[in-house]
Order: sequence, then C-alpha cells, then structure tokens
Amino acid sequence: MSIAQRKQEEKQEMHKRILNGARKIFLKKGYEQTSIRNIANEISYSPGSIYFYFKDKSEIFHELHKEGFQLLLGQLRVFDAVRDPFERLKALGSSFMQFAKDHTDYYNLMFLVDERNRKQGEGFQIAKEAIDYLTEVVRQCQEKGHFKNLHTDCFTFMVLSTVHGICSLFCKDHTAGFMNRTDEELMQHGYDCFVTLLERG
Amino acid sequence: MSIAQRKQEEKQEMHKRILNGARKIFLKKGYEQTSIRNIANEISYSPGSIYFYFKDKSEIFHELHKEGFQLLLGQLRVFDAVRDPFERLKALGSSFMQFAKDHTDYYNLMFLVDERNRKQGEGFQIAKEAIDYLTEVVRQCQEKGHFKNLHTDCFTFMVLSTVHGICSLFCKDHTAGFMNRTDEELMQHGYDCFVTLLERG
DNA sequence: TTTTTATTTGAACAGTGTTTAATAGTTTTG
DNA sequence: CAAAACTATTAAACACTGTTCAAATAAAAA
Repeated sequence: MSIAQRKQEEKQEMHKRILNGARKIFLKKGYEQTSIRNIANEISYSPGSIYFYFKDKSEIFHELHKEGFQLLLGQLRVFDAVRDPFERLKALGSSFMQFAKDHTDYYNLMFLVDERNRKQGEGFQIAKEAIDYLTEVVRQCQEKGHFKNLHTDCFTFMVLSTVHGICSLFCKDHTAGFMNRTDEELMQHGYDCFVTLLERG
Repeated sequence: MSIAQRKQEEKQEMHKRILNGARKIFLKKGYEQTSIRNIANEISYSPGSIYFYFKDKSEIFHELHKEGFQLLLGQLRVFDAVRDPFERLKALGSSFMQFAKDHTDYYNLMFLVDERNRKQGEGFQIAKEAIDYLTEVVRQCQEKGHFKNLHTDCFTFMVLSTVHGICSLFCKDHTAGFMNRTDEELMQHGYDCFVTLLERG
C-alpha cells in the first residue's frame, strides 16, 4: 500500500501545484483573462497535463470558488463570540465588506461570475450554509425585537443584497459616479446608513 | 452634397446593421461568449468589415451599454409625474428591478461587466446623470423629513446598492440558496422589506 | 475613361480551450 | 530479471478567438 499511497500523494501534490498556479493567475487576471496555457506555464508543465487532473477550466475555477468561501466563512466565524445577535449581524456585514476589499478577486470569482451555465453542485452547498447561518442570526435579532413584522427569509435576502450590492459596485468599479468620494468612504458610510436604518427599524 | 449625404447615410445604416446583429448575439450569449465572427456572420459580412466601422469589440459593446441606459432612463422618467418624492423613490426602485427582470442581459451588460479595464468616457456620463437624479430625489425626501441625519450621497449610494444587490443576485442566478422561494418572491418581498425600513427610518 | 477614393474581403498572426496519439517512466506480473 | 501493464507527460492538432492588413473590388471624381 505504501507505493500506491505515495502515488496518490504525488497526485494530490500535483493537484495542489496546479491550483496554486491557477490561483495566482486567476486572482490577478480574472477568469476570462486566464488561459490554461498561462497556468501550465506558471507551473512549468504542458497545457495537456492539466487535463489529467481537472476536467476543464471551470473545474479549476470551481475549486478556487470553494476555497474563497472557506476563507470568508473562517473570517465570519470569528463573530460567533459576539453574544448580541444584532451586534453580530452588524459585525458580519462589516467583515463581509472587508473581505471584498481585501480579496476583490476572490469576491469576483465567488459572487460575480455567472452561475447560470454552471452545474450547481458542491460549491453551491457551502453558500447555502452561509445563507442559513445568516438567516438564523436575523431570526435571533427578531426574537430580541428587531425588524418587527418582516419575513425572516426575505429580510435576510435584502440584508445580503445590500451588502453584496455595495461590494459589487466596488468590485466592478462602478463607484466613480459618486465623485469626490473615495471607495472607502462610500462603502463605510453607505453601510453606516444601512445600519442606522436597521437600528431605527 | 447629395452623394456625400447618401454615402454618410449608408455608413450610418451599416453602423446600425452591425449594432443590430451585435445586440442580438451580445444579449443572447453575453460579452465574452460573443465573437466578432459571430456578429459578422449574423449580418453576412466579413469579420474585417466590422473594423471599418468600430475600433474594436469593446466599442460595439459600449454603444449597446449606452443604449441600455437610455432604455432604462426612459422607463424611469415616467415617474417624474409622481409628486411625493418618497413615493417617487419607491416607484423608481420597483421600476429598476422590473428593468433587471425584463432585460436581464442588458442589465448584465450595463452593471455586471467589469469596468476596470475600460476607458471611462461618454457612456459613463449617462450613468452619472442617473445617479445625480437619484441623489436629488433622496434630497427631496429628506427635505420632507425622511432619512433624518443621514448624509445624502452615502444614503443614495446605499439605496442604489440595495436595489442593485437584489438585481445582481437575480441576474447572476445566486438566488438558489434561498430555496422554496421563487426569484419573483425574493425580489419583490426583499424590496418590500427594504421599503418598510425606509418608511420606519 | 482614367484616376482617385471608399469599402470589402480573405488571409495571416498570435492567442484561446480542449483532445489525442505517441512517449517516457514506473509498477506489477510471469 | 524481463515483459507486460499502467501512469503520467508531452507535442501536435483542431476549431475557435480578436485584430491587422495587403489586395481586390466598387464607386466617385477628374
């Protein structure tokens, strides 16, 4: 078993190596602007080799997509410690935005690449878990008297939409219309406005 | 002058013909999946001909981008008639979402294609006008006592983010995480939640 | 009619994702 | 140990991509 085991480890190493090369280029140039040849070049292998480990380009992307979600979720889990659900919700939003700022390319990969022609498999699951978690936080907020008479699911969707909307405008560089305001200002103060609304509602 | 005039008209016709072919394919397959050869084929011309009328692929895209904004703005201008600014704001949001539902591909072209490597010229101007208009509506709402003690610009950005966020999740088909709810429900009720927040704040 | 100009084309270039036959390297089997 | 079997890798090929450009054609002006 020792030989077969080593083989498998080598295979996993190569898998990782490709992923490392791909990540580097995907995050620098985006999905469309990254070619298999670029990746192959990065790790000094032939383009064909990559197809021995991955079905196609989108499968490589998909793994990074999952990776990004794990990174984000790890970052959000920190706030499990925050007792008050409303404070936790606010912190989650802030942290989500911070993620978009720190890892813009991951964010693009995770939320701004078209999902319509993609098979909704595994990586999709992890997103659903995140949504369920957020929904639970909102429910707890409502238990404590916030957001009265609003349907939990739809309200959660709206909260996520707002934060994602802010991040999306930032990531696609659509913030320029609000001139004499930096991205930093817009995102932070825009979010603050939203939090104020949440507090009042 | 008659000949030169006819010439110019023919040139404009060809310009339009390319745009028509391009629109058809761009809106069906998206930016990246549309090739110059596809467009040329659609209008029964050679690929090279297109470069006689357009600098490059992105210039064709840009014209359609502008076209989309004109369509949207025309749709929004209807609500100039609504007197109460808050009612107008609510109607604008609804209508914006309706546009995303009716013209998902235009929406993708207008708001969900990366602007980072694009020269921020003309078409950009029309977006700024729309933002200025929205800002004015928000200002009028505040004049009537809504959204007290919130900075107009940032608040406007937040409102736009929310509506765009909802549309963005819809357009990229990221709504599946909220299962047993249709897109229609999510968007409409999510927006209703937001409006309720606005009313309470 | 000839010259000049405007328009159109097809071929070429360098790139893309992906497939595949051949090859070299390694492991298992006789 | 040698032969067969399997694994991993590659270069070449295919059908695409955006873009350029010399050549051909059509139209207008002289």
